[in-house]
Amino acid sequence: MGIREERRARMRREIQGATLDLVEKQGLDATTIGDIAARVGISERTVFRYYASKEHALMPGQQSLIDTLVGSESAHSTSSGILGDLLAVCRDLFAQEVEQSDFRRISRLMVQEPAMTRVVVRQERKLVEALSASLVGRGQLESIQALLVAEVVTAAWRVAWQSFARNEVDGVDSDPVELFEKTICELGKLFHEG
Amino acid sequence: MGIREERRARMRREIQGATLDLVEKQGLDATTIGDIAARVGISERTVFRYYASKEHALMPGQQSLIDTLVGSESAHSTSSGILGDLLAVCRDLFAQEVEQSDFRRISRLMVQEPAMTRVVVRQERKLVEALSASLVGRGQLESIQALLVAEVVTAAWRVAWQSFARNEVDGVDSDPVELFEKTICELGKLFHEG
DNA sequence: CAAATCATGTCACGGTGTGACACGTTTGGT
DNA sequence: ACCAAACGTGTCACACCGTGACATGATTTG
Repeated sequence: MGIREERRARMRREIQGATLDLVEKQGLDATTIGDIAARVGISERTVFRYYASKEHALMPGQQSLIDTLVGSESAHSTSSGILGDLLAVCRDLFAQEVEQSDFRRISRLMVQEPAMTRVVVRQERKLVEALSASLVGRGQLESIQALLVAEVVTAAWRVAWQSFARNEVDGVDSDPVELFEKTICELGKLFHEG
Repeated sequence: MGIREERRARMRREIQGATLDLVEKQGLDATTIGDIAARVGISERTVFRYYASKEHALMPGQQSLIDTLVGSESAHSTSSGILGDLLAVCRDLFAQEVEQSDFRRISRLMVQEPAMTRVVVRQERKLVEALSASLVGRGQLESIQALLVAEVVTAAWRVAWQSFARNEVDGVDSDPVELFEKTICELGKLFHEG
């Protein structure tokens, strides 16, 4: 097996690239499936065979994030609790994601295009679900606790990302690790000062 | 002005009721605009004149929640910090919402129909945006802090609601205030124990 | 080389959401 | 009471979304 899978992978990349280009230029809602298909040179039907919607085509790689985060529970340092561990993993993951070229492009879109939120939110819901289920499955936390941990971790991720994106649009070059740690720090202060 | 506004209000209620009935019976995705229009006895076009989508028709009353929460910042007790204040307001609001008949119906839908999440999430995004903007506007918090507060408050609301909804489906009759306070308590433990 | 599998295009279809226009009703001023 | 403006509704038309079914040609497998 070679030609088919290679072609398929190339096509996925091509569709994703075309979608990102077009959305940056025209906006999310103004970009139709027809536009994407025309740019790649395929039929609309085929676009749907690769991605369930333009939103999916825009953010194909977030599953790895979920997997890494869910899988990270095994390596618990037990020094700062489950929440602290997960946030630390998030911080590193965040720094890693920033290096990926599409991350910055999508970040800018996130701020400038309100319609983008629905794309991001769907991924985050999946993360919360997977993470909380995993936490419950390990038997260390009960339902409410697991949900809270997953929600707070996701909230931190989102806040850091949004702050990063805002800086990006403003032309400020921020250090992702620093930014994420500031987020964690402020999060802690919320509970220890109040 | 009387007849028109009354008719309009009645129509809104009618559409909302029909939507809720149908979604409970058939599920969200299986319920079309045509179904709703037929049940109310109006054209599809008119349904869209009252609600932008069936999702909107399903949850029309959440704006008041946002208003109350955003407006509550003025009455700050300063004993437990902004976050504590907001969570307390949420607790009372939650108990109040539960008494509304639609709240329980929607809660059950939320657990049984995964497609419902997108309805809820949109409202929550609006809440986060309004709340964080308001917090920043008051000048007490900077951007990241305000975002975090809004996200955490929303996360607590969602966790409490989801727990309540699960109990509801399981036939467990839970006290909303108690449940929300357990959520707040566990939230605090996450940071003071870890 | 032949059969099975796969990717793609084409066509058709139901559903969503919006704009434009016509017609009847309500409203407010005279 | 009458009339014009504003409003609500239905109808029609349209673009877009997403899916199922089928035909066709390329790839893989034996």
